[in-house]
Amino acid sequence: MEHAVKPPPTNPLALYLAKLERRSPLSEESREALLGLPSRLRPLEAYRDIIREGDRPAHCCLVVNGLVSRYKTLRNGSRQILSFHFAGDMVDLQGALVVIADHGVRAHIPSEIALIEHAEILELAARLPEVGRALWFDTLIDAAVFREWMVNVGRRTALQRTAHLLLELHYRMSEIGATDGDSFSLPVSQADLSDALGISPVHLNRTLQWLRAERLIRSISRTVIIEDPVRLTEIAGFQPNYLHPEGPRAP
Amino acid sequence: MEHAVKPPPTNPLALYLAKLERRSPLSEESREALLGLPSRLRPLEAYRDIIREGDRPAHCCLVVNGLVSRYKTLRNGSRQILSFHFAGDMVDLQGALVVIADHGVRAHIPSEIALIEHAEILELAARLPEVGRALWFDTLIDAAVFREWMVNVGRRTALQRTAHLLLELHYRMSEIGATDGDSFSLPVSQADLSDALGISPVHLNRTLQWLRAERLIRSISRTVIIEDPVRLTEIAGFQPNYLHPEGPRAP
DNA sequence: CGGGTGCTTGATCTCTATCAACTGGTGTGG
DNA sequence: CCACACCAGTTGATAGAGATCAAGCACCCG
Repeated sequence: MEHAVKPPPTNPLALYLAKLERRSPLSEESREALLGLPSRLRPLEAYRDIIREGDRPAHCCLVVNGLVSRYKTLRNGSRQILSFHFAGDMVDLQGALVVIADHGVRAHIPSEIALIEHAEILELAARLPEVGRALWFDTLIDAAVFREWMVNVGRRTALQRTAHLLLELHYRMSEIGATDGDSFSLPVSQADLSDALGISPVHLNRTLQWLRAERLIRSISRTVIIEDPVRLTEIAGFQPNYLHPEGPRAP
Repeated sequence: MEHAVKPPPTNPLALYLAKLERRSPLSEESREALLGLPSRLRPLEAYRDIIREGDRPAHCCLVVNGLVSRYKTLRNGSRQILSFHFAGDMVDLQGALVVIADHGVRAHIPSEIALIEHAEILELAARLPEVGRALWFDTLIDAAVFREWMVNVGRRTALQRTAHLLLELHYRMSEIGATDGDSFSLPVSQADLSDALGISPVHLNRTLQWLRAERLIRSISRTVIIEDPVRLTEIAGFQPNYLHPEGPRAP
């Protein structure tokens, strides 16, 4: 018999603080200020937009659990997913300064996010330059990932980009301890994945089958297992330097 | 007979200040501090890298005149241009915090850039939160353009993306007064343009010819004239909202 | 004048999109 | 427990966009 164990009511901001401090340590004052940010927990059902293009959101959303993505839609209905975010990621931090959203944000599975008011974040960034730097750096890594994705869709074959995305997600998830060795959960439909890769769902399907046939990956339900990391990395040309694990410049 | 008129030796930082203030005004103190940043003018010959992937640059480069781009190269030699920059653009502002460059920077024509030390910029951002905000916002617009380019290469046809790029460049150049009505100078080879668009040079060539045949654009030497802005905009689905002309959130 | 560079054109081929049908799993309601 | 609907994934056939290869042309500059 199983007990319904509720997770301890930790401060969601602790997740984000941990992410920032994985890159570079913060002073006690900054730490406390970040943890003191008022936040409001909110459940988010799958495929329900939390932000739509054109909105003027008043909050940043910190992913507490689940899987969230940002995307743009064209008039003909086709969609490009711009990024994936999971626990500890601050989605739409840019909204603190950029008033009108130029893309949408939604979850792929039932998720939980913590809402933090832009004004609070801005005030904090202005008061504690150290925090301002950390947030700025966070958005710079965001941009670095965009650049790599641009190379992905612009210059890599379907096979290479699929392999590259899987490796990036595995790498980023391993940073937050969301992987189990070479396997990780990726609860995203092939249709959505193809929107992130800039290919058709059908072609992604064939590409995945090829990867499986070559014993480079396996997947049961929506768990991906990287069977041959070396060869997959070779195919993808994956180098995690763009994620800048070295952290920001020391003050 | 023509006089060789040398431009007055203005402070390069004034170019950047103007760009920032086009978005939102700064206090007198911030203005003076920005103009007081020590900078070193440097000529840059075409196709000579100012930053290469893996470098640890000590300076940001402010474009004074010319045309500069950022790019990534894959092992197979193919290249993706990530952005174009012209007078007043601060290239690699992100380098202030991101230590190791994850992409290269070079000029397409002989250009002039002003070098500003990262440390100086960081110190200023920490001392004057208003400046910190303005710089942060600048990098956020950078990221917004990356996202739009991702949509371009991921989800638009060769025709649409070519039209979109031309319209974006025209729009951005008009902001700095570098356009002459519907025409502007674009001293970029078709090979380089195709690297920005994620298509082959040959296919870009045909696409341009189609645009010319349909009387949507004209081009003499390396000046582009947008003949039919309305229809071109329609084809591209161009909406400049992602450039955020509305500026940052008011303090 | 020669040679480089960049643009243009044609032919061919390959990758990827599109369309359509079928399978298998899951959930729901009778 | 079955019938049904629904959705994600799979498969095949076909079309089209764009890549690649190769050659010719125009212009510039020393």
